[in-house]
Amino acid sequence: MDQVEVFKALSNKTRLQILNWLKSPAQHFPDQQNADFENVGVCVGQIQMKSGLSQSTISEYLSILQRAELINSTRVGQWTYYKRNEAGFKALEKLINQEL
Amino acid sequence: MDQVEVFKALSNKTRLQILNWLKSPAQHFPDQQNADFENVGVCVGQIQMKSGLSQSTISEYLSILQRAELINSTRVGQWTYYKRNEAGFKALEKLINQEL
DNA sequence: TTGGAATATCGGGAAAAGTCGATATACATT
DNA sequence: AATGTATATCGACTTTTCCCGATATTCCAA
Repeated sequence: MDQVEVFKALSNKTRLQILNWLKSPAQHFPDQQNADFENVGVCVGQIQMKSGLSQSTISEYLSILQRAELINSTRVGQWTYYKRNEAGFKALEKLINQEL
Repeated sequence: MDQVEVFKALSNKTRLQILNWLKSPAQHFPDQQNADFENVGVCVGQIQMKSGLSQSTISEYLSILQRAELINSTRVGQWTYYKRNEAGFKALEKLINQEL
C-alpha cells in the first residue's frame, strides 16, 4: 500500500463522497434495479448520475480509488460494479495508527 | 478538521517524513543543541537541513501540516519549534474509523 | 452482424500543488 | 542603531490534478 497514493486518492471531495455512498449502497442508490449490493456493489453509471460529474471523470476517479486499494470491481456483462475493499481500509487504519 | 485538507497535507512524501521524524526528535535531530524536544519540538532549520529542500519550501510545508492540525508551533526567540499534535492524529484515527 | 448501451481511455485546458530564489519580517546581539 | 540569524511570505516556473468532450472498447440484443 503506497502511502502517498492512498492519501492522494482521499484528497478529493467527490472521491470521499463515493466511498461514503458505497458504505450503504441500498440507501444511496435506490434506483439500481436487481442489485446485489453485497456481492458486487454499485455500477459506474449510478455513481456518475449521483455525483453530477461526467462519465469519464467518474470512471477515472473509480480507478484512482481502486489503485489505492480502497475499492474493487467486478465486471458483470456490460456493467462494472464497484464496492469498498474493507481490507484496504483496515490497512489504512493500521497505517495511521502505527506508521504515521 | 477538514477532511480533504488533512489528506492533501498527507499526500507528500517529504511531509510524511517530517511527521515521522517528529515522532522521535532526539533520534532524528541529534544536532539540535539544548533542545527541549518534549515541550517545544524541533526548529525549522533542523528540519530543513535534514530534508534537503529549500528553506521556503519547508516553511510552507510546516504551515500546511499545521493548518491540517497535525502539528503545532511554539515561537521561542528567533526560532519556531514544531511538534506533533497528537490530538490531531486522534481526530484522524476517528475520521478513518468512523467517517470514511 | 450490426446497433446500442456501459465503461474505459485519450487529449486538452484550467486550476492547484511543488519547489525555488529573492525579499520581508521578527528577534537577538553588539 | 546596525548587523546577523531564523523564519515567513512573495513571485515565478514546472508538474500534477481536476474535469471535460470525443473516441475506443467491450459486451449484449435484435
